[in-house]
Amino acid sequence: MEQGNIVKKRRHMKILELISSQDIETQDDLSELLRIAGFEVTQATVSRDIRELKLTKSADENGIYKYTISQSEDDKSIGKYGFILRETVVSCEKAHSLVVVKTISGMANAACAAIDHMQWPHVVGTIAGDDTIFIAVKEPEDVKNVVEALNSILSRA
Amino acid sequence: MEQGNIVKKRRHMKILELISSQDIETQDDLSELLRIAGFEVTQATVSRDIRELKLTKSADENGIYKYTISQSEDDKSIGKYGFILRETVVSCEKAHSLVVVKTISGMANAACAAIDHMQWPHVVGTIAGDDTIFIAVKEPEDVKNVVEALNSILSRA
DNA sequence: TCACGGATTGAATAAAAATGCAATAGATTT
DNA sequence: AAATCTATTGCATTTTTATTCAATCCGTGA
Repeated sequence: MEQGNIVKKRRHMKILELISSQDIETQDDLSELLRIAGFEVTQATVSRDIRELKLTKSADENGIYKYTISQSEDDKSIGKYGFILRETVVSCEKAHSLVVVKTISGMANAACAAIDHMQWPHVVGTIAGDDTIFIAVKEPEDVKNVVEALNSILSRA
Repeated sequence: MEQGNIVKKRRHMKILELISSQDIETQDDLSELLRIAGFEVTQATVSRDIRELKLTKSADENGIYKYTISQSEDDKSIGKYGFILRETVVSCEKAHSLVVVKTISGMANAACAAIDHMQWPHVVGTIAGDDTIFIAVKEPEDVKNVVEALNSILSRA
């Protein structure tokens, strides 16, 4: 129950990818695109996903509606990257002088990009596999700080 | 029907005030509140107003939907909130160690929300009544800076 | 003043989104 | 493994929102 449903998380990520790469006007359109991408879902599920992801539909400058990632106060400090981490990271632990992050299958690269984007001063390098990320830090004592920083992001609403 | 162009602008401002001072779930609820406030409108008009104001409906932390002022135009947000301030603020003055802002009647909440969105570092707190806002700042000398910042926004074209 | 033209609006309706319910998939405990 | 939860989902339906169409309003220029 801590980890949740993997398929659902993958679908959520796909939804974020879809709405940030193209204009989507309706939930039906979105579920059709998800179906093409291999996610068999109905509009009802998309509606629930949208509530959980706190997506918004609003008019653009031409008055055309489209779904967008909302920028709530919470997200503002870390942007949508923190959001991606919360959606993909399963665990985050100290391992000797490295930080080892586990993600849901296939999501390590997305999560790693998010971590890189943070530009934390103590982080000197990252490597992403399929579901694992290694984070190298400057000093051994930085490991603890990075783990704490990550957990802080992961625990936000 | 005594509705006109100016009435529409006033209604738009009233909508901004309403959604920034309370949680509103549906357009029907909003049109009911507008009716109470003296604006006789149907849901159809509210739908159009919402498109024009680029408002969004999204879930809060509890999954309850409510209408909010869009932050999708974060680059232009100063302009957007500045617009609200210019439309509502009557005066802005230093009062001891506070900044006191007077607005047209009933608009303090909308204006206060706009000020809050500026996220000025010197501002530590705000309180809005019906037509008055108190702004608390960190240091006494910050009062002057905030008054100047506000006046700068108010004097823009 | 009167006629014209664009804007605004309400009523009705179409379109889109949210939800109650039941089935089932997954996890947890015994 | 069986029993028991909890979470997820689709279907059907309700609720909510957007739009169409016609009427009315407002400003403008003759």
